Amino acid sequence: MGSAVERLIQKLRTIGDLSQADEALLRGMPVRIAELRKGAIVVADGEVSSRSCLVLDGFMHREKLTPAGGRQILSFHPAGDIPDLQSLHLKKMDYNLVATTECRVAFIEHRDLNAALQKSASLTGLMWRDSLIDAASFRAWMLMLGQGDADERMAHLFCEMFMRLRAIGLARGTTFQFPVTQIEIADALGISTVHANRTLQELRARGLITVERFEVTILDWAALKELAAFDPAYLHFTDENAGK
Amino acid sequence: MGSAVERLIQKLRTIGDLSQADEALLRGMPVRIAELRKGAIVVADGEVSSRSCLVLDGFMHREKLTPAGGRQILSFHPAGDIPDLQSLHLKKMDYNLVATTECRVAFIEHRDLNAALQKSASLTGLMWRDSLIDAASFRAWMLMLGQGDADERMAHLFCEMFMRLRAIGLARGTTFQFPVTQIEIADALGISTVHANRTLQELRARGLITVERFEVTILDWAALKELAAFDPAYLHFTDENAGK
DNA sequence: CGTTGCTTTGAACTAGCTCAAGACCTGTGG
DNA sequence: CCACAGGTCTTGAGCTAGTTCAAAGCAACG
Repeated sequence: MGSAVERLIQKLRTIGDLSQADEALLRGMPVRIAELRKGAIVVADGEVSSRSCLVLDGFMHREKLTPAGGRQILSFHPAGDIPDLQSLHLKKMDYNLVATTECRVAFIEHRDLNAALQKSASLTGLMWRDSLIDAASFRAWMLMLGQGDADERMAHLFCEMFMRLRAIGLARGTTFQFPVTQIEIADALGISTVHANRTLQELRARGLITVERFEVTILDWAALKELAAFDPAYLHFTDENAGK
Repeated sequence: MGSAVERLIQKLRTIGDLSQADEALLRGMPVRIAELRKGAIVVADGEVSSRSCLVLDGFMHREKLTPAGGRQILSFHPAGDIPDLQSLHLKKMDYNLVATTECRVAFIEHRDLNAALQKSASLTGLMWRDSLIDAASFRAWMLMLGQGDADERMAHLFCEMFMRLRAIGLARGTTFQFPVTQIEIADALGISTVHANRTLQELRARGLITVERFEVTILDWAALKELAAFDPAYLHFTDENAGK
């Protein structure tokens, strides 16, 4: 029941089938719960890691820094995600994993995760699939970073976050919590904070979204999707979660 | 020996250990060889695929198109790569897989690949690792697309291609074939062709590289790396291939 | 009720874009 | 062997989306 991995199970169900046996394997994994302060770097670029981090509450993000002081945010992660799952096979980190807000997380030792995967090819397949969807998401962002204007990029970010949060039950209707500053949005979209601010205002003025106190409401989903040229296919949800 | 999968075996050796047994499994897989004309789309965005494509000769690339007519090239793939390996677990494509040049490829049915992976957890781990390195590469490009200037992005592209080609034995010293037009380079870097041309001239003028007839020579590796802020760690080569 | 961090605004500046045209190369058919 | 066609590369010039710098307003927290 209240086990920490319930969030993981719920998340995995949004992207594929999970057998009773595989659920049991996940529930059997030992985890260590931890509270993270806002801004805490859980694993740093270049570090070697022997465990992965499951988000239980709050938001995390991945980021890479340039020598010149630039920061690119690569992805945002709500509850249910294991952002550094890849460290299972790539011990050395190539980005910082950071707590965007205060977070509750569960650490899973690679030893224990491997033991569970060893016992089930289907569970291995599902976790692999999860990491492939992650990669598909990077591809979608690359398209935006390379080809989209600021307003298209921002619309795309809101579309993706909405779909992912809704799938794990973190949206009420078309409203969701997105506790991320404009500075972070700017660094995710590869634009300046000043421009992020003006672009956000533009989306509001066009009646596409409202934002207040980190709560986003999509006012015109069709128009937002259209602007972002958003096609949720790349998120590879199971049919039940593909909706809208 | 001359089996088509030798190139795959060689590539996998650059990123991890491959046991005799796993090699034998790979050699035992049935493949269908095909010749591709330049520009041929092997699998198109949105299509459902039941096989993957191993590059034997020539170059392939992944691309995504925008409704507005833009194109983002996501990655280039020399011999040994299986660009659409992810279709093993994500049946529906989220990009076009295209022959950049004339190519020789080997198609591997997912059925046969799964059968081999079923028999070996270590081979599964290695293939998974390969797809994770692919994702790490996307992250490196995202950093460039979001934070780098045109010259930094271009330097980074040449650094990455050099390292990858050298690892699979496709570089003589610091020279390698890169049969890709400036139009394609521009679409990979998210800049206009005009600007790609000028940026390339700038790299030449600075004495970093020369290019003639699709043959690239790196003249000043240290300076090129410096400009790109290139750290090959994300490619996760085994120690023997990590050199330089 | 002051400090700290976030958001908003104005205004000058610039990297890269678009449009347009000419040069160059390479393969093809006569 | 030449001429032409189609793609690629190169150059010039005006334009714009987004940047940088700087300062002011605002909200939350101790």
